[in-house]
Amino acid sequence: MSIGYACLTIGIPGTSIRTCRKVNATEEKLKELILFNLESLENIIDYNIKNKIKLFRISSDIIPFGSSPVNTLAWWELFKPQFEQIGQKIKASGMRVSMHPGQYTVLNSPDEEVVLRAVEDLNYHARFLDSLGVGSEHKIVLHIGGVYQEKEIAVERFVSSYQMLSAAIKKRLVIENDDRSYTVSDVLSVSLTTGAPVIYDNLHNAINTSDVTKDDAYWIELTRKTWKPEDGPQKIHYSQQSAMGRIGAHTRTISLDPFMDFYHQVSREDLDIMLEVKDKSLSAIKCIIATTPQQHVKLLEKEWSLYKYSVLERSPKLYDVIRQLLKDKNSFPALDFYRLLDQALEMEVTTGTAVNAAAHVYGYFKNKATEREKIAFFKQLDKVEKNDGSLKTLKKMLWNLAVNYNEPYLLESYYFIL
DNA sequence: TGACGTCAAGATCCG
DNA sequence: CGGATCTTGACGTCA
Repeated sequence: MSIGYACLTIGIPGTSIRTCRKVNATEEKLKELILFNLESLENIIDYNIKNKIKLFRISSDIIPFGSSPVNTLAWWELFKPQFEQIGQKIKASGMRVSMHPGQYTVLNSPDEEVVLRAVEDLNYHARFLDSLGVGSEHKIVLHIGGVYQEKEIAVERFVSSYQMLSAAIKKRLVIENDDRSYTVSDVLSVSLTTGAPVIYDNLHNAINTSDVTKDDAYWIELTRKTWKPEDGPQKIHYSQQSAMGRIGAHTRTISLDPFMDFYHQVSREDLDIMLEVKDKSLSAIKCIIATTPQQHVKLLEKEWSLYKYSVLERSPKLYDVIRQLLKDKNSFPALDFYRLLDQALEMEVTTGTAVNAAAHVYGYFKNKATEREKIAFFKQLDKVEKNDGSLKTLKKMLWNLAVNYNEPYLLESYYFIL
């Protein structure tokens, strides 16, 4: 059982993915961006290994205009050493990666041009994974596409397009239920004719329901049969509905109580769970810690070290409650810890609490900062207190101090990103 | 024709 | 000039 996240690694320097506009996409620019992005990918893989994250979706933007005529580079040859090195790390660590072309890659469009571009896009994704040298259990996830008033005909078009795909794509392609057109039953029937395994998405199923009498465990059991040994363990997508957002909008973070309910219903060794959530890697780490058999309080202490100033900035009260909670070194109160943490993070940063936290963080530098730095900091602190200066500027000053005086504890802190 | 979703690029504004 | 904030792009479908 692996739990993973999609595309972005939150709060970790050197992991960003860059792109450019079509008009600016010169060969030079593209080469520069691809090299940059592959370095980021390697940093992400390193980070995942360090944090025991064994499931990860690689952003489709990793090669800018990867399937567009705008990009004529033979990137898979130009950056062969990089691909090999990254691929080695993925394989050696037993990590499973995937890619997921977005809603604009439509294999069943009545428009031939659209289908052609979709095939090109799938070629790009397959080529990327092939270049890493990873096996067929590293998947490309695709939705069925549009309906165009007649679902049956649209499905037939999907199937016939599917059959034209290269073996390199077919061995990786898996199909997912979506939140408006194709229910999990629809996708299962497409799987029956194509042989493509089915990714079950719980939130999409909740919105675009196939059968209200059936629960997640039922569909996971059913879709499991579409996964063959060469496909690797069955993979599903898990997300939660944002309370304030539109229907289908993902939550800021994964709420552990419902996740654990879900987990206990469906958990098994040969099931991988891809989380779809705004805070990405942060939720992956949360869910991995909450479900690990190696229950050591050290894991929570490490988490606390990263989050503590973000909590202090919102609620000194909860800050103390969590500190007390972690005092017992023989316990492993993961659920209580994250419940309190998430409760705090939902709270507003007020002037008073922000000033308090900033002053607290400044404590790291009170014996190091120059007179000039000290004066500048307290001047800005005073401004923030009087609602006359921005908190961002104040935190930027603290960040610069952390960099200049090399305080790793602060440099890792989510205080500067949450 | 705009909304949808997503992110960073690019543009513009501000001090 | 640097930093903060707003707008655009890239994609296809559907109302």
